[in-house]
Amino acid sequence: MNPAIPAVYIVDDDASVRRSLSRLVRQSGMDARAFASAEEYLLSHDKPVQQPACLVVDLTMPGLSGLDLQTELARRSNNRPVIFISGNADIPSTVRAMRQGAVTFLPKPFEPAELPNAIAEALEMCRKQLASDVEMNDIAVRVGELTTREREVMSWVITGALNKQIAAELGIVERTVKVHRSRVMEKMQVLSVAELVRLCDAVAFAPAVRPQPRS
Amino acid sequence: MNPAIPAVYIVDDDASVRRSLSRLVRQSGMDARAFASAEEYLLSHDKPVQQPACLVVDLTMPGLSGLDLQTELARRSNNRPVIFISGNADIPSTVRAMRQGAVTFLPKPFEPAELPNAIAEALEMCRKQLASDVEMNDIAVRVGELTTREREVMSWVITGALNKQIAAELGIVERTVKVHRSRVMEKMQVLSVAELVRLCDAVAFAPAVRPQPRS
DNA sequence: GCCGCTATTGCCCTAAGGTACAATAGCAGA
DNA sequence: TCTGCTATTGTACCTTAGGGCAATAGCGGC
Repeated sequence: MNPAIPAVYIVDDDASVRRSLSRLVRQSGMDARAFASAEEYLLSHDKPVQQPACLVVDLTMPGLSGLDLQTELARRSNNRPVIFISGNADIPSTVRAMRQGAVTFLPKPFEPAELPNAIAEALEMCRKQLASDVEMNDIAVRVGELTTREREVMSWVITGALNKQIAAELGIVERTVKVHRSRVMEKMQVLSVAELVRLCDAVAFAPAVRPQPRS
Repeated sequence: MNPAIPAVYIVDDDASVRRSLSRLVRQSGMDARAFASAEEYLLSHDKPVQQPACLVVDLTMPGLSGLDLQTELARRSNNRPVIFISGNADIPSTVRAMRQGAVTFLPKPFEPAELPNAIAEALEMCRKQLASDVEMNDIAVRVGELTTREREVMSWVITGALNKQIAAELGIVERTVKVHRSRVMEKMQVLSVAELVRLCDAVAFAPAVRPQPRS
């Protein structure tokens, strides 16, 4: 599987639908992989992959429904964009799917161009998400390299606290704060507090012991 | 109109629906205001109000439809949460409404509790949005008080640039940068670069002349 | 022409950030 | 017990940030 080529996962209990959708997808130059049930898909995609991909899922299937699949994916933080298709959908199902983040919901039969359009949009979303995930992960790794004390100091630094204040908070001397602070900047690979603030905010860095505002 | 009491704007061309929904809303202790058409609503609500509120809109109406109203509200940045109701909705309309940010879409007839639940959710969203808006506006006002030069300096400061570097970029002396910088901190009402970065990021502050990264 | 706002700069001093070199100490694992 | 990691502190020195005081200069409006 070429990671540069996007993949479209088709989940539908109807074999003829799987065949026709697969064909349609492949004609657009993308990887198509079909699954006969939500369970089948979940089994073969337990962990997130680093490839732009999306799902085209039938709403009504024996066993886990399309909505169940979507819920399960969200629970696993395995958030790929989902496109729903269905021949007998109702409004509540559509609402639930969309509220849970579905890209769109295509009632069958749909216009021939609609699915490719939806897929293109979904893949674009996925690409952005992947890029963002990589970045977040990168930052999280750096945070993981910090010692407890360093994380503690960092949490104060990003509030704009002075070394003197941090020292008082932690009950240590200013010199020691400087050492930790220096290591933080080094490990986080930033040259300024401004960059550090952005990295921490991006990953919603929250210290185990949150700094208390002065009373 | 007590600004502490949330308002629910009902837009429906059917007078009996307006009456019954208004009654339902008032029973929950909220302000209800009914409009017979999207146009009527738009005329009386040209500008955003500082009161938690949401709309309950019929999808199909003569003149502007519910979707048109939603689009128009978005265009005017008058984003109140919208709840759609409809007796004859189709999937595409539902999808479009949800994609445009509708809270939910209730097909008629719906369970008696569904609308109040949806309204409660919408109002909660609106409250958060209002709080956020106030904050954003507050920051924007402060940015508006800055002179052109000060904004320019600020845009460099939040990248973590040193005064020396900023001076070189602007072709002025470091002492002058310090003066501008000091005014920026004062006018933006912050005590540290960390806070400044957060404020600027919150309002997506982008300078007219964006600082170019060193080549 | 005077006034107010903005931008600019110089000199001087204090405080804060950051680094180099050096040293002590607890703690867990080889 | 020795080793490596983490945390801690001290001394000295250099760089930055920031403020006080003073002055020059352009520009638009009264």
